[in-house]
Amino acid sequence: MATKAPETQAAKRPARQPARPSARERLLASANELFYREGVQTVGIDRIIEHAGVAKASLYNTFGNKEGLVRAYLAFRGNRNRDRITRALTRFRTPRERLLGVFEAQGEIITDPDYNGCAFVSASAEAGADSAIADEADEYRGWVRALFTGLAAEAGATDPDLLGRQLHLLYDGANLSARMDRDPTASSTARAAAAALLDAALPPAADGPRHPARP
Amino acid sequence: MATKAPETQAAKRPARQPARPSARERLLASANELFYREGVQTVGIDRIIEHAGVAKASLYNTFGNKEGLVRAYLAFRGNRNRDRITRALTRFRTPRERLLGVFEAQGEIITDPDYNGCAFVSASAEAGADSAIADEADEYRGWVRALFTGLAAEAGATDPDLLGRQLHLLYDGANLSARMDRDPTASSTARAAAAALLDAALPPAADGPRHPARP
DNA sequence: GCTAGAATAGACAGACCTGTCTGAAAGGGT
DNA sequence: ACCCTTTCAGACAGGTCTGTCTATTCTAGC
Repeated sequence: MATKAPETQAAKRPARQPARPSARERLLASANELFYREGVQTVGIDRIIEHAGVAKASLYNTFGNKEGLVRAYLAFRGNRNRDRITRALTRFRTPRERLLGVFEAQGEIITDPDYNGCAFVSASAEAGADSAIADEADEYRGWVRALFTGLAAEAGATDPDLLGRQLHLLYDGANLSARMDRDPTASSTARAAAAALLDAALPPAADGPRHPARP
Repeated sequence: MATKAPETQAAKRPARQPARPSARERLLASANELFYREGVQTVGIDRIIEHAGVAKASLYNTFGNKEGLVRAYLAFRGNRNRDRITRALTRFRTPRERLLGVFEAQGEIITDPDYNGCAFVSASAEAGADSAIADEADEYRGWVRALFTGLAAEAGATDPDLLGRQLHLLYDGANLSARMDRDPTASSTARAAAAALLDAALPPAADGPRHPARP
């Protein structure tokens, strides 16, 4: 994962003068841009190294082969998404708000002008049964699933695992619709559905109906 | 689209002796098998014609180029899915049953041992911004959307368009989860969520709660 | 029986891709 | 000042892909 280099030059160049990023960083940035926009299968090594301004040997020394670069690219994107969602959720207080807040974080992601669908779904579709890619996807999807299940439990769902799975379906569907239908409002649709599902999944509170804000 | 040949040999061979299918049919069958299992980008022309037992020139005479074959493959799959869903829905009577029946039809599709995700999603991810593929996908997705919206209206939803979009999210999400998570129960999860969304989308029926069978 | 249109097998061109290798330049640490 | 690791530039091999083309064989209708 983390290479050892950056500290040395970061110590030498505290913050002054951009200090050209390492070959690894430039490769990852290029991979993130080109692989995501055009697909991991379509984009060849030559275009990556040309865009990164890096020699081919550096790529193979750093990542071993193309699959290694694809894997690093997916890991990078997964971490980035996790950070974006986690950070967005700090804005919300109640479990219910936090649960629905995932879809607002998603809204911020899919309205990005160069959003192009879930990188894991695309890479998995392109690479077929490549196990390395499937592993990365499984890990990321496991995190999303656990996030939803945990939030469902905190929000008081009677069956947090079921609600978590349902919310995950909405989340995936919204990502997919944003790309396939070019519909950046998909996350709003999903959020509304999530709210209805959550209400339906709460234990029947005596006679006070759904939830206080909704008489 | 439709070639002119098949009638002549179908007239000559009424029903007796299998009468080897035309080159077009064999190509389409091979494309459907190989493209779907391994991806439209991964599978080359040579493997298609070898598997179909057809000469390369026949392929190019019939479909023009590879994109034409991919397009025909997607149209074939779209029609097949439409038929499967439409036929499955004839089993149900009430609008509510028919609406939820879509997810049962989906259950039959995704539990097929060689189910490998939605062909349109995979092809779109592989081919990038290929407009021909996007057109086929748009047409199919429009049909699914209209199906859900119509069923939502028949079932009495206050906002059929919103409910239709929500159901489509669940449907897409279940297809995706079936492939990415190798979870054939995804359609059941989606069905349960759809039932809850439908209940929540019905007009508040005086005081009679959820759905007493729709009076 | 004959002929015209289809289908077949396969070579071929031109392009692209991954991964390896050589050989030189650069730049910080001691 | 020296060294040593990293990086650069690019040629190269071996393979695969699409699409074209030639030349032969099959088949159906007159």
